[in-house]
Amino acid sequence: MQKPTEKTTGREAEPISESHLDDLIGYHIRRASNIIQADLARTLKPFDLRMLTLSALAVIAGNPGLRQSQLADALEIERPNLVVVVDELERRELILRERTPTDRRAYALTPTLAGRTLLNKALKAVQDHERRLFAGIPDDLKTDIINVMTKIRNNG
Amino acid sequence: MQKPTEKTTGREAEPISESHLDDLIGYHIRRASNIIQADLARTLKPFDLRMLTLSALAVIAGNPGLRQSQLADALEIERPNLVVVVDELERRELILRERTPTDRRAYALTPTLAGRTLLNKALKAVQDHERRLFAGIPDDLKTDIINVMTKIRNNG
DNA sequence: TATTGTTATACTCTATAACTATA
DNA sequence: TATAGTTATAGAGTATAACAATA
Repeated sequence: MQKPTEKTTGREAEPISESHLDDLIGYHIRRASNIIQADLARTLKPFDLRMLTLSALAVIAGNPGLRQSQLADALEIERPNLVVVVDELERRELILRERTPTDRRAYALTPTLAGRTLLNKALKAVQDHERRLFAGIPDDLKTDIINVMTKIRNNG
Repeated sequence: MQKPTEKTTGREAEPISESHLDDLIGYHIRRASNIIQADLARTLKPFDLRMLTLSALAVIAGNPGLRQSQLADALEIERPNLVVVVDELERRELILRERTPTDRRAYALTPTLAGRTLLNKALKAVQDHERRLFAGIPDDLKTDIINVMTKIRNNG
């Protein structure tokens, strides 16, 4: 697949140029993000988790009792998209979803023991996935990148 | 919406913690990528382009005569997903799609004048979008980030 | 009136299997 | 047989409008 011998295709046998795109930093970020997403999906498959279910579970575990709207804000997703995620976590008994006494419109979300256990196992796998994917990148550059990504979110 | 006055919700009025997630660099990249994608979609809307149609058009313009399979490789997408993109570009007369004489299975893709013109206008808007989104980030850090993103693609 | 959560719906990007026509 | 392009289909993430229950 990586042999450079181009069969004649009616076109010059040069490498494909992406000159219009390859100084667009957003383009590079998006393509790397796709790779990360695909690798993360493979990583989470044994736990039957997706990125959204994992990150929802993680935020619930870090903030037991929070409401769905707070969770949606934290994950930066729209409330309707959270509903099915929370449905699934509840159905699998990874979280509890209880009406709050002070506001009977809202639900308080808390992780179950099974939820915490699964989360911890999955997070270990995710950390391995990150070590593999970001191997060879100095820690201070990683920190810079996290800061830049945060700044982008604020600029957007 | 950004007032920090938390109405009592049956839950302590602390900021939401993402402690399980916020040292995951991939998570930050993915969230920034979502912001970029949303902003780019807004940027391209006046041109009736999406990211995929723009990047396909850009690669075709930079490599006139290339085949669809080469384009799919360059964009790192699967061939089936490219078909509708090329269909649309052809229907809008932004590209030509001609059988190659040497291999009658393949198509040679070339931009039309209209395609080049639209591309140039859209790229200007995209560059503005990038300047806005990545404002305040030093150029050498941008270069580092592009290199890291490329490395991630190779690690994945 | 405004907010919480819900339903319905749609769009974009991505992925795989199976097909056709050429090679 | 292998490759180029296609069709069909599915999954995942994201977005908006409209609704019921509650505040």
